[in-house]
Amino acid sequence: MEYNFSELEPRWQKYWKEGGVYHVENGGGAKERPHFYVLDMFPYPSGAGLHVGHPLGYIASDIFARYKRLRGYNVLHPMGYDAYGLPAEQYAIQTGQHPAVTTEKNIARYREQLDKIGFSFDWDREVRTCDPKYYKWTQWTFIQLFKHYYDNDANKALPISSLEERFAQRGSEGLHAACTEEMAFTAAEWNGWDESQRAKVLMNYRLAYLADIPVNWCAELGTVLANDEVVGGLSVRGGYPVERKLMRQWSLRITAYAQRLVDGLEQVDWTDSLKEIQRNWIGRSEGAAVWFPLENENGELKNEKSADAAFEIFTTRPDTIFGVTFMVLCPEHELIGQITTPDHKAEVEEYVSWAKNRSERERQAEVKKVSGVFTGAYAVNPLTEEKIPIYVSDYVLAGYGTGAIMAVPAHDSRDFAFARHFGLPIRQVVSLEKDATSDPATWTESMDAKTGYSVNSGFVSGMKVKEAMAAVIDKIEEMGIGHRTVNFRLRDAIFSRQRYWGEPFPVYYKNGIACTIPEECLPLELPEVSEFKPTATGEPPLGHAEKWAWDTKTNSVVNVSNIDNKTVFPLELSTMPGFAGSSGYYLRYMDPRNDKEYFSEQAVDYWQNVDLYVGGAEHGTGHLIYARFWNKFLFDMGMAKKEEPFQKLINQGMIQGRSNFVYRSKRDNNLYISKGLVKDMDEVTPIHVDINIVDNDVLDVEKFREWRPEFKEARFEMEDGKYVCGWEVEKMSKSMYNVQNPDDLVARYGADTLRLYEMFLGPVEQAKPWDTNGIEGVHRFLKKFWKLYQGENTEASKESVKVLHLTIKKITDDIERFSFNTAVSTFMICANQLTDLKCSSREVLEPLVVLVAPFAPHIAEELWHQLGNEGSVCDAEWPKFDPQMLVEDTVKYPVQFNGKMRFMLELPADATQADALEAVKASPESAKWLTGEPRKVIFVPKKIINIVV
RNA sequence: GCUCUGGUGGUGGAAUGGUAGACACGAGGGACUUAAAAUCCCUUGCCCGCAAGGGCGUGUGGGUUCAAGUCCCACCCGGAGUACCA
Repeated sequence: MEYNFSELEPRWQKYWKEGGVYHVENGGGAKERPHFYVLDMFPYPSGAGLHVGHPLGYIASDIFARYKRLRGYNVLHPMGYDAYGLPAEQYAIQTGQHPAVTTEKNIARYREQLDKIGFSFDWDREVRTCDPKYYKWTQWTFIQLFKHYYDNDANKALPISSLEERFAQRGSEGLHAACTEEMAFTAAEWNGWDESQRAKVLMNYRLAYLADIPVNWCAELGTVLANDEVVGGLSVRGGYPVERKLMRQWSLRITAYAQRLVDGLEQVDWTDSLKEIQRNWIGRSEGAAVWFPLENENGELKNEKSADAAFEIFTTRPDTIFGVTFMVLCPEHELIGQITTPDHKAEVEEYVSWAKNRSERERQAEVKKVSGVFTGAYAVNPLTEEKIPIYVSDYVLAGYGTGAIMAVPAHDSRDFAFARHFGLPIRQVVSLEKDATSDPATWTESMDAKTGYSVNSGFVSGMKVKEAMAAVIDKIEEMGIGHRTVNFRLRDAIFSRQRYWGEPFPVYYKNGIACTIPEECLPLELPEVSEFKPTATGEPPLGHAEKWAWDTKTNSVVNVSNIDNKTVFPLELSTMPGFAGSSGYYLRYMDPRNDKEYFSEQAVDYWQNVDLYVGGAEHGTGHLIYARFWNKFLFDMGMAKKEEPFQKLINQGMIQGRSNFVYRSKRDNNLYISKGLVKDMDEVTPIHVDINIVDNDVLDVEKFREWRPEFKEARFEMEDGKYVCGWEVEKMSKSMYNVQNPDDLVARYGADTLRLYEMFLGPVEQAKPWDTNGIEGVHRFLKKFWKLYQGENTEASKESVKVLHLTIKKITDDIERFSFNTAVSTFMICANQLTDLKCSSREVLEPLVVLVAPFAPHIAEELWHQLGNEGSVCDAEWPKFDPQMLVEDTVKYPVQFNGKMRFMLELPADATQADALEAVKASPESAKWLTGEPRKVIFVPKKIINIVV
């Protein structure tokens, strides 16, 4: 029988589907099996369909899921769709086609493509973020976030109702909670306030809150964007300019969890680089908050710690406080109006308005340009009592720390540039060597490193930098003018989007107060709209919806015409961002059809969290942060059982495109020169050519002539009768004609070949260009593998049993360390050796089928049945490795795969190679397993000997 | 700039500190065939040599070690993340 993949693959796919082979239950079944949860980052179903880069991670996780199952685990391996998103909406604006229709169509296409590759997903658990049954729980979680605040003493989220009780009894006294701004009020004040005033105060503490905040506004997309959706002042999607704008927006107080998000990284099994990406993004820095008193009109100190007498700065270098020669406020700083002296007023106001109107992009592009202005006011260094000028400059950011800094030009490069520009003094206070100083006037750059010793620094002079830091903070704390503190770079996540195609907020506005709709009324379904564009008045698309008001009497959605502000109120017009639906989907997979709860206690108790998560590192500062935050919140609520959602994480590398080029002669427009014949690249024009008409870099010239009209008359200068194309690694994209569609490869070689080849290409984690050149090799292997099984059952030779056991060992090791490319190689070696040995023994071949099953499930299933087995190979047992089988006369020695053995012998220090060989042969140990001469003995002085047998 | 990665044949890539280049592609040669496809066998890091054999080789320069692609230090080059975060 021939290996007929196109016949057998669909047949087994049908068998798996109809037999529910991949259906998973929450529980170990009759005998209690261990559980394992393997998850892929679910895809956004784009109109372009899958290209070969997408399935890479899915194949890797599928191999692992199948492997775990064969090892006796109950494996949860679900798949779904991140179905809300901009492209479907943009398409809707252009064509009027409802995004739900587009999305549905794209999902069907994705599903069809995925099914052809033979994944072991349990499709009964599929989720879609745009499904009301699903987003009900996204909305529900939002309501919980709204109804909780973060208590820094309890170090967890607590119900907002307990905060209300607390305020009624004690006011804000003693409260340590995450908030937008610090507030101080008494119980009496609280009790005297009306509903609207209390609502305002509570909003200051809620984990989902509404506030006027500077946002990234993208006019082109007509929406605000989160920080991770903006790169270099441009939107990630579309690359449109983004400006800073103050808007009333929903935000998630993710900063409350900043410390726990940092700490949690210690517990998870992720790559160092991804952990580092997250640490950088969270940006924890330790330092000190210090109050600098202001000098008043009479030149006297206002030596008290209040907002009009002093201002607070944050520094990570308290040790350099003796080197402060000026202060800088950000242009948004509230103190500016108050302290600026009359003679500087005009200048300062002009600067501030210039700085505020500068677009984010301009600001970022001109980072190196120094700008700023003197306020005429002075602060006082609390340790030296020196008078220090106060400047305003936009190199100080409003959003970080307190928006004010102490400038130490000698030891901070930005302060250095500023001081040089304005001719301000530079004073050295840190030196690499004790007591040695140089003249800062001669420096070309500041000395920023946190090493060396303090100099010119009063009581800390002579101390090491680290000691000086501690000593200065101690002193400041003792003086009551500052304290040790930690700052984070992480900002709260802006949660509103002025879009249509997203989860509606379960929020209505009762006379301006944001209220959530009752939980039992969820989901609040996305309404129909006449248009997907913003309204004429600039409202988000939901402003077009007729039926978009909340009736508190009937608890239902009614027409906006009924709004009376007594019982019927307007609903929120923004929708939630893309990361809302993807932040908790892994929990929903545990119990996806539950309409009473997000997921049942029983389900989460069983699965706990994701054991293995596979996906791209590009989500490092987005989804992976938000999901961890979401999970920690649910953990605080007692719902999630593990604080970290994803125990182990593998980042599959990006698959880049490999473009092919033809070289058109500049002298003759119809002449194309084969790569090897091009002598001077300046004489030809490289032109992208569709990789689908190129095979192993050889152009199909006939197809090329037909490809596009301008190539119809093409003539070729061939080498050895072939036209060889050039190639380059680029992004995979339509415009480069280098997109490889997996369906074509499945049709040509079969799913098993595609699966093996994607793994064979290189380590899963590594970025690599797609290149079909080697696919024949793995296809040949499958044919050879197939052939092995076509003979009659015979008795197994010792040699073939040895090959089997070496293979079991190596494959098991390779899978455990996610080295799937070497695993595929191992199979090839194994098949070659068994072919040479003419092995056709069932004893060897049957376990081998099980080893191959995770990688090439279709062929494995077919051969499993050819060998006369019942049921699916998915339920077989992983073969046991027996080291005894590797040595003929069973001896316990460490045996390595390539036949290398290593052991130690005592030899004299001056022993030679020949002595070593003699010693090996004479050794009673080796006599048991060494038959004849060893092929090679590698000997080095001391006692280690490698023997190749 | 800072942080993290990586640098091995013509190509993709193998190597718990222990034979560098497994495996595969490509290339060259051969067998089978009227021919082609398919299949199989041999060669294939570089240099010298008919050969046996020898020399050189993992970005560069140092170091640790009996032994370094692997560990340490410095530098060069690529990729990613971040970017006035005090």
